[in-house]
Amino acid sequence: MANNLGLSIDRSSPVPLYHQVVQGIEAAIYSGVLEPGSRLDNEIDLAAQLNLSRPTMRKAMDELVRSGLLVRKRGVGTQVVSSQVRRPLELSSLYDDLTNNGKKPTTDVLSFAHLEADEATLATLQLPAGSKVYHFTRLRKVGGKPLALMENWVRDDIADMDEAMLAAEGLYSILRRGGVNFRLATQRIGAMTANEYQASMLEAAEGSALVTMERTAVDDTGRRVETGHHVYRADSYSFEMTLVQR
Amino acid sequence: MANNLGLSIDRSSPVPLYHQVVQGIEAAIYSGVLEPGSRLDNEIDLAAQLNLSRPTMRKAMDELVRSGLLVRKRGVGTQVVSSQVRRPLELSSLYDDLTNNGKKPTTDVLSFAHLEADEATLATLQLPAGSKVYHFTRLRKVGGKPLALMENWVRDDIADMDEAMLAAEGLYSILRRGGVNFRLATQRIGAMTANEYQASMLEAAEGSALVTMERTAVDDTGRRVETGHHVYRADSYSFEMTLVQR
DNA sequence: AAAGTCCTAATGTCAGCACAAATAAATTTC
DNA sequence: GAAATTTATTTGTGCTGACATTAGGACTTT
Repeated sequence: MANNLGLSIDRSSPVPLYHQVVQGIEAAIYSGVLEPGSRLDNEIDLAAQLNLSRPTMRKAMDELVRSGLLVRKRGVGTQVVSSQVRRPLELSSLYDDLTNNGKKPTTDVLSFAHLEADEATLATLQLPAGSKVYHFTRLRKVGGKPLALMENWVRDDIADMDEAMLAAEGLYSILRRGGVNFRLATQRIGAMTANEYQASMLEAAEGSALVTMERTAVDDTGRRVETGHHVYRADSYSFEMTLVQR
Repeated sequence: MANNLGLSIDRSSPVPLYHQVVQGIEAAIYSGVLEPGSRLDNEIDLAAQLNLSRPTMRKAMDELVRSGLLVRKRGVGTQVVSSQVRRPLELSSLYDDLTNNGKKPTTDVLSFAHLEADEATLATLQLPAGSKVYHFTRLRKVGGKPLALMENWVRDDIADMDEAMLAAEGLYSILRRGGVNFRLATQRIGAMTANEYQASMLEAAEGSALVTMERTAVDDTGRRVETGHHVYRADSYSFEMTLVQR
């Protein structure tokens, strides 16, 4: 059972010990050192092997269980979960997702305005009457092929932005650079058929299937930063996610 | 700052102390006792007020932060997050979702068979060649109106099932009664347009928009229990979820 | 008055200990 | 030989204690 998963801990590193363990075990799983279904040593032994306390070890394993990589059973032990488990849906933008997968997305900014928010937007972003917001629509392409038509409203007291910035990078990286730390987002995914405008922009047939997403993102101070309404070509995009039972 | 959130701890209860705190604070938030944006007392005081240790209090708050109800800031304090935050997408069945919302769903079992799995199903459920599975299609209605058309494959070594059971209750409650503890599921949500068969079953127009979902569920022993392919009327159903940044 | 420095309060991390509860295997008993 | 009981193992829960890190306000100095 000498489950030597070749990971070492750097106590002088600024990254917390439990997080080093999380990363180490994650790497061991993804690299195949830890095979799906294999049992880990018990918490106490593992902690001793790494010269850590049991609570620290446990905190690391807690995170791995939460993210669905490990499964614990009292009185039995801890196992690596089956396999092929995709990473859960992250709080990131489409642009990030695509670049992370090695794609080269491009963005056409179809419209851009800095104006007073309408009532619905004020309510959604919880802004006082008379507030101004950025409003813009973008068309995202991958390999020259249209993928998504996106309409967004962003509060204007966080980061300055203009058409050129939106054409060059993703909305979320602009906001992050402006100091926004995203905490959570609520989103709704549904479907619709393409109307004439959507069809022409996405170079799809009128009446073809589209995936719709509405999202509102909240930062770590509780501010509602951004809301958007996106549609994707159903033949090119779908949302994949992992749900973990708690 | 006497933040008396009228919650009491029952040390003789079998439910863990930290979980009692989670439930108590959740209730305080949902009932409005804790208003969005309000600051909580610091961890140490809160722990003292409830006669708990700080780690126990912290574990409770950890969960609330993870689920997006609270926001912590080092050196500052802990706040109730803005508001109106929906609960995250749970690992549950459509049937559960509907009944929890006070609806009265009915199920028509369109086909039911206990047969040898085809190759794709064997691979998806990671079963040895020659294994048998249950295969069935169901039509779910709410208030007499068709909502979803569902096709599922279930391994047969867990629970016995027949048409009558499927007509009377949800798949997940049958499986849970059979001793399955679900741990995680991977699912993919997309869109398509209704073909002739789907349109007639769902009483929708041919070519109307449908939300599609494919899901595979894994239990706590790592077994792949169930896989399904569902379509929903887009005008009646969409997936709402909360993403939490980690 | 503006800038920089110090201090305080709060969360973040980590250690060590103790006992409870569930599971599975080994043992005993009938 | 089979069933019931005990025992060992492993995770689950909870406590005490300590120090680090960060944010923000108060204070001092220029």
